[in-house]
Amino acid sequence: MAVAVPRAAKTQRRTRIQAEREELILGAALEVFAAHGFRGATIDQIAEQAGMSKPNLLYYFPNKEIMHRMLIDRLLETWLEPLRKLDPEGEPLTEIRSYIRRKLEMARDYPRESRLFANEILQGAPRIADELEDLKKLVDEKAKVIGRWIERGKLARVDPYHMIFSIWATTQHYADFDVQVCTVLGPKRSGEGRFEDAARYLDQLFVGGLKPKA
Amino acid sequence: MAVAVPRAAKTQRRTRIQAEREELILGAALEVFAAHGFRGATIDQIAEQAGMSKPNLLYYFPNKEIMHRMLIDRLLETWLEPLRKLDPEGEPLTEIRSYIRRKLEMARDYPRESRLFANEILQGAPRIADELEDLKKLVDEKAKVIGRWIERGKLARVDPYHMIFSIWATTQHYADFDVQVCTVLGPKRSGEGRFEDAARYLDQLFVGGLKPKA
DNA sequence: TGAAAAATTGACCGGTTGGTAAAGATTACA
DNA sequence: TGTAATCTTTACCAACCGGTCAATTTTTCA
Repeated sequence: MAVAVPRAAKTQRRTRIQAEREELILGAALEVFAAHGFRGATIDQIAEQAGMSKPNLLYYFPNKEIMHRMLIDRLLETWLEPLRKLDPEGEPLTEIRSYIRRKLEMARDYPRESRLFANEILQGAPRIADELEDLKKLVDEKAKVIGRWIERGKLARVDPYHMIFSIWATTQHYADFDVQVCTVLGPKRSGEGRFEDAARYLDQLFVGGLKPKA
Repeated sequence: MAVAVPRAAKTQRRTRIQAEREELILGAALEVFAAHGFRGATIDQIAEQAGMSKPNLLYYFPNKEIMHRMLIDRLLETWLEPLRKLDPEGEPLTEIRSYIRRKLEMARDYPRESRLFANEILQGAPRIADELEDLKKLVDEKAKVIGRWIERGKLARVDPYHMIFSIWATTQHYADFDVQVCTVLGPKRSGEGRFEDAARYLDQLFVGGLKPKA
């Protein structure tokens, strides 16, 4: 009687409050999931972060899994954008450098998304096996592009897959291991400048490591 | 009456069963903590993994935190060994290459330890702030060594801290993101050979990126 | 062998967690 | 304005979780 399935109704009316609240909740959920992982996050925490009661939150999202899945889906969409943009027609070394720069910017601007993903993978990716398959397809495609660049002598003869792994690893490290990075750098170097230093270093490393042998 | 504080008794007698069981439990705890994180791991899971009842496990370790802390302490001891071994008197590029190789071997041979650590850092390192300070000291020391190598023209002019970060990131990636790596590489390339491919690639990347400009 | 010490277990407890039921408050709109 | 739909909250529940208790079984060793 009190049901009527408010969310996912046929018509997408009442988008005003509904959309606002859903955004608010997803933001809170991102915060909490990123900080504690799926299992470690509680609905109560998310509700408090969103400034509402637990049943109120559950009125918009029927359970924890759905919030999590929605965040992961949304995340992957934007997260893979830089890789999609890798232009087969561009100058190879330039393309790779801007891919690295974009990924590093994402680690700086969206660290919670990065940690959400890292948490999920770290624990065996139990909830995103399908998405990883899609990821594989994209990487396969881009690996071929990189392979052609190498054939044309535009890049050093490296394994494209491991090259991509190393870009992911080095850039996401600044989001996922932020606490460690800041502790090791010390208070003086822990400002936002650390991303510029990182960008400079990664540029040196990858340009030096990927430039074709003359 | 049934107490008598079996563990941590004054004399370290009865080391036979006690030591065996403690090792068994720590192994099980490592497995479960690495897979689910501290919060996500339950004592029941650890006890089942160890093949004993929960009260029996709690007879050896009074609570979850103590198991976790003991694992972290033990982990850091062996985990930082490769960095400690970085020899100021050695040939710089060779030292760095063997550091990378050793770290990659550890990612291959001790992935659970790597994931245990990653889980902890990812969630803000709430239980290991002190240990991170020790880590900072070690890195400061080694960064100086690397700085001297650069001054002597033995390495490219890179930031030593970010260089160390990039080595950590690229090697531990193969343990922490194993599921993703294996999915992307596909069934054919997911055998143990992936570590050899990674070693070859990382060697190319870092040698090319860190060799001093002639 | 026997008895003390150590090891193991089933039953239990208080607090937390994911989620529900139902009723009240608010909003949209004819 | 009135009423139906939407939104919010209080009270609640069953399962789970970390940990204790007290009793039983096994091991040690004089």
